[in-house]
Amino acid sequence: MRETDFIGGFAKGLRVIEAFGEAKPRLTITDVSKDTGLDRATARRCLLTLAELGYAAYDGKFFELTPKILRLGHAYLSATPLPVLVQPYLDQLSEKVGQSASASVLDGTEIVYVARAAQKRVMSINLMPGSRLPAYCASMGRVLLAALPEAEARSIIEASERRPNTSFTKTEPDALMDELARVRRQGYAVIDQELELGLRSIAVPLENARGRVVAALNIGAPAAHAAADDMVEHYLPAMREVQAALRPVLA
Amino acid sequence: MRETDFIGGFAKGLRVIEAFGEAKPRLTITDVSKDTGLDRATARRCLLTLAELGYAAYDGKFFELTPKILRLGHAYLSATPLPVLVQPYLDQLSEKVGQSASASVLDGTEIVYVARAAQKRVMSINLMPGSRLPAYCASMGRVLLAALPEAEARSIIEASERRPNTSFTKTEPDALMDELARVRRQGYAVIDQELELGLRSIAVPLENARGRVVAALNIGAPAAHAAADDMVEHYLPAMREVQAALRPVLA
DNA sequence: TGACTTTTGTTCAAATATCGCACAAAATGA
DNA sequence: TCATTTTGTGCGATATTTGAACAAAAGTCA
Repeated sequence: MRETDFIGGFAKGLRVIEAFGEAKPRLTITDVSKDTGLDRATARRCLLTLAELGYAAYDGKFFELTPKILRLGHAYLSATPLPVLVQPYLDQLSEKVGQSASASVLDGTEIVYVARAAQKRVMSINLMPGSRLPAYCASMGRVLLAALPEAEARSIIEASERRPNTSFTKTEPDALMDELARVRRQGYAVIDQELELGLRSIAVPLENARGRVVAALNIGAPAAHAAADDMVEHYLPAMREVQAALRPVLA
Repeated sequence: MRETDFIGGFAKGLRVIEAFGEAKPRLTITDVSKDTGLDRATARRCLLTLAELGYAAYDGKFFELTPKILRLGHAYLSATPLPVLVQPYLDQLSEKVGQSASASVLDGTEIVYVARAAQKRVMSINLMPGSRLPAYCASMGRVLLAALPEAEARSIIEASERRPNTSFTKTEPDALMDELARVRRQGYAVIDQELELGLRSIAVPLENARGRVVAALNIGAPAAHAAADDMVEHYLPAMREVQAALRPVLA
């Protein structure tokens, strides 16, 4: 790609949108300038452009995003076959086992939820399509990392900010790589309260007809409901069925 | 705002992202150029920029969005207090009445779901945060339109593509304005299979402490489950409670 | 309070990058 | 194969970015 095939202003604008996140609903020009590293004048122009287009609101001091910004993510969710295809299977699965079922894909060091069928929520975090979790300590993340070449998986793990969420959280790269090897052998991953106390989950890869892993499927359950060892016998068979049913359907 | 405070390249890029939607997962340069009205060279540069940044994938012929694009909408959902505040109330409400509960806001002629607690799905359409429906024929849309000045509501209705989804769908602007007047009087809206056969729903406005309507709350139920008249007595009391509980909490 | 310092927002003209046309090349399809 | 459509590229005209300078607001301390 040539130098002139890149629109700097567009790229900068996208960085400005991403600056709004996690507990930062209202930002001043200077905030955005600092977060993005853009010049204050440029940040201001990006923000005013967003406001002019209705993607942001401006009260003279603070900018905040408007719901119109959801159009951008919606363009993906409604246009991509994966979420639409897996949703009914998640609904059935979730109904059958009485726990929440989700599907996700990998984006950098994080997993992104692309579809979800929730039963009454047990986690403190609220997950929905578009939500993100660090891959290294989520069951679907382990499954997706295990599907990558070793070197790539290790580089993602090392690039992750490995904060111990609970006393169970594994953070050592070598320990995590061993874990991935196990996941690869078994064909599933079980997470026991590494993300949040009281939450266990199990995940399997979703492959397409050509055998490529395109997403992961999981079931999360309160720790009180099933011991770590029971997760496999309770949930894995039903998940295997979904896995098999989706294989010929996925692109 | 001055002319030079607007970044054309950014605005064009956003139009390109929005070109991907509803059954258009894969677009060529020419497709995008036609959909957006942008010059081919410009569309190409926007697409290559998206690809370079990892928001899109390019196989030499087709572009498609990647899950990274969800970061943009997620910036809103996780940064805005509304979805986070209402979610637990939706969960409780949904649990209590055994039907799906949702919250939405208005964006142009459409309502946008910002939070949802789903019970087993009865609708053919799959709704999730970020999903959109035409305001004129959705219960939450009626409530949100009723909260606007009459002239504004009418102009939105007239700007809507009023396709009869079922034989029940009201499409006449005057009939719809009458309906809005009723909704305003009653303080709630009931939709009887105007969006989809077999689906009834009831919505109430969510006001903040200053009395401004900031969102709408609804419950959807299969038509088999409750007659149109029963919707009110079955669901309205519980919805009123949520409405009252949220009033002091919302900004 | 009032003077001083720091932070924040805005403006401007020079330096730089983008836009869109026109043309060439490549792919598609009859 | 030829006609048609689609894609890639060079270039002048046009629009944007930059960074410093200025103005305004907020914070600080005696």
